[in-house]
Amino acid sequence: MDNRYVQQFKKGSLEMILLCLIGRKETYGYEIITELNNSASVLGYAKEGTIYPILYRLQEANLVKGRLAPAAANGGLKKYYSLTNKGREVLDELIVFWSSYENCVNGFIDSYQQAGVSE
Amino acid sequence: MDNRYVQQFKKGSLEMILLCLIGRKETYGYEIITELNNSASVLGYAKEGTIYPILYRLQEANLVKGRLAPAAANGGLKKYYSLTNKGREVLDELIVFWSSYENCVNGFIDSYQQAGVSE
DNA sequence: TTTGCTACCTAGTTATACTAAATAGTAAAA
DNA sequence: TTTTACTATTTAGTATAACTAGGTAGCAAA
Repeated sequence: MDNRYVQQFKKGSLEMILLCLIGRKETYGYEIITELNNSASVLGYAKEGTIYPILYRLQEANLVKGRLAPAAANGGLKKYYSLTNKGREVLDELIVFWSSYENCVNGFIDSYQQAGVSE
Repeated sequence: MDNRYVQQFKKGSLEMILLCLIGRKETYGYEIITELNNSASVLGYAKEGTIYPILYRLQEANLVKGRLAPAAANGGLKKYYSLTNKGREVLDELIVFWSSYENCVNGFIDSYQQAGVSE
């Protein structure tokens, strides 16, 4: 699969995925990055330059709030994020929207495949 | 739902949707636009400035080929598009990718909702 | 003191959908 | 005859989001 498609499919959903990860448990940027990369998912690898700007946007939009905490073993400060009430509302809306979006896209796929069958 | 999210979710999938519509039956830009708008789907409205550049890209990538035909009743020339062999291959790959992408996103959603349940 | 790991940040680029027009032909209404 | 409306395509400029490719900094072990 051409990596260009992977990149474009991510748009919009990456933000929702980060909200899901933060909503599941308080977490910080580096952990999100390593988690996404370890899952070695269809999304490919997430780099710092992708994740940190999203976290910043989410904070600006008041969907997540951050708190600083010293690193456990070594390294600098961690910035732990958790969902705000607004963030939880928006995430729940996004999940509903995602579901209808899925159905919409699958509808177009089905109509293509149906046409192929009847040929 | 904030229209910003709708716009971003479209990225990547709109191209696949156009390939599906063209693969179903030979069609032209204006018909695609009216069809998308009549379906009044979750994708919102598609404008000319969105669809025609995609058709151009798909043709440049040799995924679709066009042929000119006079308009039926009135209006100017229509440009009918159909899938090339390469276009059909790529579309079939895209559909497989879309399926695994769906599963991936749903996995993150499930893990968020599971965490909420166990609270 | 060099390497490696944790952890965060940012400037500039690319790709895609967007707005907002312009162009042009035909038919019906004024 | 002029205007309006519909069909049909095209394009210039803008906004957004993920990308590349770095930089900063603390700590521990080699």
